[in-house]
Amino acid sequence: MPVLDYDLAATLDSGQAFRWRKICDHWEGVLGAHYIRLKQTPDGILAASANPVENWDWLRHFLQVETRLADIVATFPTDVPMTAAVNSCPGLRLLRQDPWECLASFILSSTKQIVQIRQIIGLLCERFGKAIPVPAGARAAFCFPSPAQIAAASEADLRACKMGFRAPGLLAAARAIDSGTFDLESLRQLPYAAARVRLLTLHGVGGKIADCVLLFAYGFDSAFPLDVWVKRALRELYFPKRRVTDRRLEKFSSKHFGPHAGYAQQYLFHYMRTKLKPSTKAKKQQG
DNA sequence: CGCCAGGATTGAA
DNA sequence: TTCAATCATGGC
Repeated sequence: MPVLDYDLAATLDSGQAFRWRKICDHWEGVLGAHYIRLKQTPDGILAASANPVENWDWLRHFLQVETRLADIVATFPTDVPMTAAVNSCPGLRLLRQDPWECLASFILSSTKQIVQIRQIIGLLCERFGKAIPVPAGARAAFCFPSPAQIAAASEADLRACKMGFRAPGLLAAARAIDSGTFDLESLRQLPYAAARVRLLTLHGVGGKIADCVLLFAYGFDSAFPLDVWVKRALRELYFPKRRVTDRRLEKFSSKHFGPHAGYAQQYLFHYMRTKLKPSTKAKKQQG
């Protein structure tokens, strides 16, 4: 896939998706029922699957290689923090994930750090997902379990994957989707606000998780997931030494960053986590 | 507003 | 070695 302005490593490791692993010079993961290897080359991204693939459109779609990144970045405000965030990682992109995998993953993400989210999802796939072919020498790989596969599990089986109090929420969502009570596909036709209202009816899905799913799976670029890192980034970069409520940050982010605010959020999130990691000393001073 | 829900990690004792 | 604080989101 020819593409120049694409930072594969940053994109796969930026907290949007949790099933990609770096192995030497490439990345391995599972997409649908395919074991996939991806490698960044000077002129694009090289992909290989463990089984024959005739048409790679689904991978292009997942990676969003055809998205015109420069056009999106051009809509961002040209203030100092935003410029610094973009310059710190110019090829960072948003993926376009499967809605069910994305929803389930972010239900499991609540109050968890990325390493732990990966661990929970790894156990979930291993225990409930279908095994798929892998190349010689690679570790076993599994599909992300379907709503039906999760719906058939007990809460105790799910808790055994170390997801704790998130188990009932995941189970209820899987059952609602499997039974047809909740239709993830129908959200595509809805405007952002209406789709968000639907997602918020699910147990364990609040505004932050709903926005992650709307942004990462449906491509609603106006969704702006406000997690602690982004809140911290906004407070430090845009409201230094001023006391600002969450409500105010919501208002600000929905107005300030333009039609692709969600994309801007991804840059700020990455910038905050990689370049502006607060030291333990700074944290103590805050308290 | 304030508490609670697991579990991995970090840092202190 | 143990132990406590930290992380971070939604429901009540």
